[in-house]
Amino acid sequence: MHRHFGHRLRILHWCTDQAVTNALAELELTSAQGRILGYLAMRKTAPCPKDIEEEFRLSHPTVSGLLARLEKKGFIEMRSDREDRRCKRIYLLDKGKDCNKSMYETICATENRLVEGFTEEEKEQFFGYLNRAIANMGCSSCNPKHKEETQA
Amino acid sequence: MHRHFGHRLRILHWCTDQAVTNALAELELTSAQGRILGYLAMRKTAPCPKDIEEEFRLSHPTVSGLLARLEKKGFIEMRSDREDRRCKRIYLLDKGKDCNKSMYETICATENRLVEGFTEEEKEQFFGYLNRAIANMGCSSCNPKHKEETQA
DNA sequence: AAATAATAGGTAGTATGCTACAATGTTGCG
DNA sequence: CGCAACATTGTAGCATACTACCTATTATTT
Repeated sequence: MHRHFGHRLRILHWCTDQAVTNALAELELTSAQGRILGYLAMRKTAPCPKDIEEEFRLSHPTVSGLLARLEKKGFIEMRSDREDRRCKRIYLLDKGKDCNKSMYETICATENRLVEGFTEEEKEQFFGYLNRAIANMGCSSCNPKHKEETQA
Repeated sequence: MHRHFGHRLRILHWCTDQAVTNALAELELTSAQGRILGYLAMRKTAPCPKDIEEEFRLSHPTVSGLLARLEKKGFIEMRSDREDRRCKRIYLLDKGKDCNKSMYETICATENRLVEGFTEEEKEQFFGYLNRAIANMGCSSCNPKHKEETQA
């Protein structure tokens, strides 16, 4: 029997993304930009675009564009690494740091809303099903390859 | 505790979309175009772009673009309605009809792969969780407003 | 040391999504 | 009838995603 998991997934993904988009609008950030900023705040050392590509499984032109827009708006700054001039280091500026607290709250609020009314056991199951489905899709590039060094 | 449902959702959505995209590549169709074509095949009468907007919860410029590309590639044809010249009727051409059987199989195969190894009960639960989460996000525009007339 | 591989980014072009505004056709009301 | 409101579609401009191809730098191999 047909249950249209794909369709429901597309809808749910869209809903959660919209919720974050709306919540971050006042910070002049999109959801994708917010995720990057959150990652930068976690890092102990300034990452390069390549790290972001791997963390979020995005192509490098996509990351380029996101970083360019973040830099233009003054959230970050990019400078070439002196040791390896192929790499650009990404530095979070004060404006970017300031966003993180309210962003973090926004993300948590959205996560909580998503599974509102779920018991702990149901949350566990739901998360497990999502991971099993991801594994089923056998999309190697979707599974984290390595844990990055992070703060806290 | 943090379980990053949003992140897992984004990944799973991306994986399933990629699977469909890859499978439809040989038909010269993208996943979004394939969904439109599938919908057209279901319809008894030729719909207008507005119907597609509502079915897939897409903005009208997005639908415009999709239809323009489908028409350019000869899958569909659009003609103004004589009764109401604001509306354009969308007609599935032979090239479009031919795609539907293999497309349908592709979609089914992807759906089955997603929940491979799930028992019937687990599938039921997973689907239920997805729907509860969608309802939680309270995104009215995400919930179908009406059932369209369809064939079969 | 020089040629070759691999790695990191940049650029061009396309697809899919959005909002905002404009144009056009239909309907309904005074 | 004529004008205002509504409905449908078009256009412009943007963000995010991709692939494919190019450039620059580093690492490896001969």
